[in-house]
Amino acid sequence: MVERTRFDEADCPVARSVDAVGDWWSLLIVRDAFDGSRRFGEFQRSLGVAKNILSARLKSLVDHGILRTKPAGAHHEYLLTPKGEALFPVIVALRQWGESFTFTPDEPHSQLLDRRNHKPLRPLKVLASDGRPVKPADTVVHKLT
Amino acid sequence: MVERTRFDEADCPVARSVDAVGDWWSLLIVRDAFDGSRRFGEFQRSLGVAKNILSARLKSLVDHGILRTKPAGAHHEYLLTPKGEALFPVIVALRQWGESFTFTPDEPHSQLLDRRNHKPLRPLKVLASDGRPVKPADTVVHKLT
DNA sequence: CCGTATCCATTCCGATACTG
DNA sequence: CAGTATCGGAATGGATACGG
Repeated sequence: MVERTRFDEADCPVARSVDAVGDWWSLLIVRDAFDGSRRFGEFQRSLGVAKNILSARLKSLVDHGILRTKPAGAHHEYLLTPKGEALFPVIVALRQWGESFTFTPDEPHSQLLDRRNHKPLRPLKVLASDGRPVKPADTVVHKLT
Repeated sequence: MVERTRFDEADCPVARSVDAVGDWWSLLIVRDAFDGSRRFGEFQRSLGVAKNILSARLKSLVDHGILRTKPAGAHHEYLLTPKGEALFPVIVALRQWGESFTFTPDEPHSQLLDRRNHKPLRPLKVLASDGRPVKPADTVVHKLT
């Protein structure tokens, strides 16, 4: 039998993250959750995804502890857990990269703004422990034996 | 005919990013590229991916302008473009999230270290334009009409 | 060593119909 | 409104064989 490669036991954290949220819809669902979506129908209308797919993805995100369900009226809501909230830098990083490299200068796009002053956020910076900016070449991966 | 949903024309930068790198292998290939992989075989051994899949993914990343090929000896190397290098915060964000939430405390994982002092990097922080830390609830998405 | 081509199984996804 | 059930087409992914 042919088994699809899984990364939920990889020793690389990037691989495990990809295993949890590295598919087409999961990250967009999480984005919508940050954006305020809570109900099944909200996600569905916002994403235009088939209901069976949405159902499966929500279940997977709940299984991974990224979303949780909370009873609310007749049905329930899907809320971000702390683990899900912690994906905020990932979403912001993807957003800023997309803004910079997947739009032509004149092409408009939605924006994530500071609620207080309605200004855009600072570009994410990777910093060393001493606070200095770090480029990819300044780093080294320490693999385990 | 049934067409798979594409996000390459979405007005949300997150969606476009997902369209470019939001599949299983692409992000891991980019991670390996940051980690120094250049040749086809290096990626292949590191990822354990089938060669036809790797071939297709590399082509896609080249098409998206994230990798470029450079002649080298008999064949060529795959190098990150500036657009690809700019994915660094995305990879770091995924790595830090994975470290925090997908490993048990006693479970070891590979680490990304500062080359100079061999210390881990700072956790990524989302900052407002004035430099203050920003939580998801402090933001608002400004959609276009 | 670097890929491409082929074959096949599995998974993903979209559309729709249906139930509570 | 919130899902579940089912179907079919498409894409993904793994193994392997083959050519440069």
